[in-house]
Amino acid sequence: MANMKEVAKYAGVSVITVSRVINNPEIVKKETREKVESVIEKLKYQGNQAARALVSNKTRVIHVFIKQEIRMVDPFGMHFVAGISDALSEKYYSFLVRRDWDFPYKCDGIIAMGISKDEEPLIKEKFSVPTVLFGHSDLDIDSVDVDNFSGAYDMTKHLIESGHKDIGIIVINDINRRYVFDRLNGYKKALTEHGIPVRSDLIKFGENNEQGGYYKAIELLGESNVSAICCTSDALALGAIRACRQFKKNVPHDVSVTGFDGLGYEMLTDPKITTVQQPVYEAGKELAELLIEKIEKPETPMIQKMIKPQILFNNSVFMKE
Amino acid sequence: MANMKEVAKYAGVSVITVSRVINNPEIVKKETREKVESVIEKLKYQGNQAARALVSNKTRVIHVFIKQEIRMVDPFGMHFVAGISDALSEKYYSFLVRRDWDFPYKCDGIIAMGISKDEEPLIKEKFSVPTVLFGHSDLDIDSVDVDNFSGAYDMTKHLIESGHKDIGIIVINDINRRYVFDRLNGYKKALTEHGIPVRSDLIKFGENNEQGGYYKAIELLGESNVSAICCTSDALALGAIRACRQFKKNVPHDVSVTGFDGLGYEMLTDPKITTVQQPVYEAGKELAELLIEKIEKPETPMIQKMIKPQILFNNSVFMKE
DNA sequence: CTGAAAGCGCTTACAG
DNA sequence: CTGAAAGCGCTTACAG
Repeated sequence: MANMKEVAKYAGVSVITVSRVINNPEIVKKETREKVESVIEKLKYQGNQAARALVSNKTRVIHVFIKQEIRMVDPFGMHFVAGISDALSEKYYSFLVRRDWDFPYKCDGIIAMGISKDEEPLIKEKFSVPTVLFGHSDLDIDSVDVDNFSGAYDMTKHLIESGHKDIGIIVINDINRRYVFDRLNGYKKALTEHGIPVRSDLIKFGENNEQGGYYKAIELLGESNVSAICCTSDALALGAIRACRQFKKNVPHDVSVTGFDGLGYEMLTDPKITTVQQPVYEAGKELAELLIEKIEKPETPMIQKMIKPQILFNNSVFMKE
Repeated sequence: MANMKEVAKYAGVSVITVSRVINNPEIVKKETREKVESVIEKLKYQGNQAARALVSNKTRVIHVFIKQEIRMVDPFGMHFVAGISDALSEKYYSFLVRRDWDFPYKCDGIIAMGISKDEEPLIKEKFSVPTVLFGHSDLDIDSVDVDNFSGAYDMTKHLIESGHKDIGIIVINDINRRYVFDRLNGYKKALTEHGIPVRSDLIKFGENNEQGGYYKAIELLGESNVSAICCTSDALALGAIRACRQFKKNVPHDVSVTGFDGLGYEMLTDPKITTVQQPVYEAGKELAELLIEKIEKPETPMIQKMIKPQILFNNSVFMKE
């Protein structure tokens, strides 16, 4: 594999000139430049990334920081990583996934996901390279998020427009996550906008799994006359549907159930769940692109972006009117 | 960020000794080693990978070569990458996905997937670093594969033991892929072993998608009296089920249909498809571990491993007896 | 517009 | 068991 020195010798110039032709071609005289370029072509010269990294203090490696709680093999994690991988590979950046705040290797930038509200300060403290966040925060940090508020708002509105008024909600029981309240607030706003009072007895907080959805739906069905249950995850919705079945309520005819995520669980039940589809792949991809931008042009102004999710229409919502 | 020189100064040794503590701790005197280790700890020294890469000609970057035909966002690609990511990240190797045979950056090793039979020679020709293959080949190259033969054999045997004798098969129409014939041969062996003649009129080759499964199932249902159709992918099985419906055949009561893959498509239909579940995540993970082994201990003998897939029992097979 | 020199932070023989 | 010296392949001021 030819190196810069050989190219220089062959072209009758110094290595510095070769370096310039590669990095700042415009400051090299045209003839010199063309001569060097033809030699690069001929010798199939490929820059040595390691040498470049050493001298320029760039590694071309990105760390993807994903909190332990998030399983890599779940659809959520996989879609996220797939989006990142596609964007980074395009630009020849490599990456690895780290699970701890401390890490023995350097990188050019970090993509962080699954950070809870109380951990946000750690980002500034622990990460000394450009960092972008999946989610949103009060920090002045670049981020891309799924617009959870608008997703829950749209879904609740869809229920209302389908003729439902008594709409319960099962909220994920993790008060340290912003998206939890974003979704709850979207629900509240849709109700309020349509003149439906927000009733605290229709708001239940449950563990984010099938069991949690089951228990909280049991409560809703036992204590109230809900005609629709808005679940803030598909896992919760699966449990809610089981609860309806136990109450001899047909889904969707007697009770409508909606989900949130749209990454596969919505298909596991009959009827399939009408849900809010999170664009996780897209979020990962945009985060990676944003990070590269920050690394290569540090003066880029801060960007905090929201991606609007779409409703995935299936068969768990009954149109009353 | 502290460098080796500072660590050396602080510990009262030379940089060489620090280097040894990191790379060959066993050849350094215990007290010296412990002293250096404590300084590394105290100064939060992180090795500079770029410098290491330059001098040792190691990049700590792996290229995952995935042929263009395979979409990264399909479950197959995502599970594969997830397995690789988990294994590599564990050892602090980063990776990127490449889609072309030519590539401008160096790496320590390559994980290749989706290589067709006629492209196998290109591996030796184009890849000059340790390479492991998802699949199997006639080359002396390390590989991990799903045991497609045994998967198809097990499934066919399951059909036979459920009382089926007239079993058709829809084979993926790509004669350049080894797994295609592995699956067909598994089917044949199961039949032969149970004294059932292999009938060429029950073997159809179709495009690997829903349409392909539909057309070929139409042929089977029209020309023969099959009571079971063994599809060599879940996409094919989806189409086969549609064909049965058109023929007013109930699945599974009139015709059993089986799939292959088990990565999500099997849930898209009612009844859900009994299928062979490919351990793609595991294959990716084992390949990455194998590759690291090859890189770090080049004298490791060649390994060509098969992972046995399991049948995912759903509701598309009828037990006749 | 071009080049000589220094240096990025490591590792690798080679001595001792 | 430890260290001095050379060098990996580049880029970055600094001269000219």
